[in-house]
Amino acid sequence: MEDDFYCLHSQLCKALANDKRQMILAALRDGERSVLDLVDVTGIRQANLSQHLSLMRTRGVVVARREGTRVYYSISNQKLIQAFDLITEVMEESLEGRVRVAGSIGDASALSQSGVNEEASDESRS
Amino acid sequence: MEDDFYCLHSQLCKALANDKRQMILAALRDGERSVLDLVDVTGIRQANLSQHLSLMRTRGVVVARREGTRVYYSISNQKLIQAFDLITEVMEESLEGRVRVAGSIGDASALSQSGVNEEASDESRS
DNA sequence: TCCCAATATCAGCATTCGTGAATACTTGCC
DNA sequence: GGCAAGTATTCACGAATGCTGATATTGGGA
Repeated sequence: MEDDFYCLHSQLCKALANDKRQMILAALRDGERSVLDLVDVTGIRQANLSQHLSLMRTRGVVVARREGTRVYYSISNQKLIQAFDLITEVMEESLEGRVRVAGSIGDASALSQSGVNEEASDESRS
Repeated sequence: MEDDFYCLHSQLCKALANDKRQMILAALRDGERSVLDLVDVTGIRQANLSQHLSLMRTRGVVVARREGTRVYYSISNQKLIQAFDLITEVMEESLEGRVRVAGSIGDASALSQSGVNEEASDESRS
């Protein structure tokens, strides 16, 4: 299908694919916050925070509203929070699954010697 | 909150944050496919495809099943498809929004000269 | 055993990303 | 205007990522 679609789609995903930006989004989850707030909550330095916010702003993930000398940021679309939560669920289920697999190896034998399913033990967070 | 959480979360997001991987996931949407299939459908070279699949495998995004000389890949968790679709919706709504904003500028004046809301016209796909 | 098809991995290179430091803008106030 | 607080931008550089070509591994026949 169209090539631009996947590019735009991944651009949006990239805007979420960073631990600090995840922290920021989590901090914005319950409503808007000023940059100063975010510095406090996340512990990220102002300049760096501003860079991440700028990135997410140009990607349409967050929106900004100025009030006096402060700028308040908020998440642009609640569906992003739904997506965030879905990813969280996948993550948790995936972790459970790996523990289970590591405990009872048996029917994975068809793949176990083929280099196809070696990630269960040591690569789980690399 | 916990720091590892956001790291893991972003790891999973990173596994989705790439246009070729998005193509691959879209191709796997309706069921499993062999690597050869995927080469045909996506046009990605075999070596590169294999690397992307390997990455997604170690991140728990896809699972592999060997049958003879072929390996069939499939998406590990249907929630990833839901997340994919949510992102798509956000993307589309965001694009609509920008077109609208670009058409009728007026109440954005509070931010327009502050460098806070400059992305509407030319950065929409950078 | 030798060969072939299918998949995986490696080495090297180019590009992108993340960060801190320094600096520039904006706004409100004196 | 000058100043201070709050926020944004630029630069430089190390680290991570993506791609290609070459090579290795695996499984199934002849």
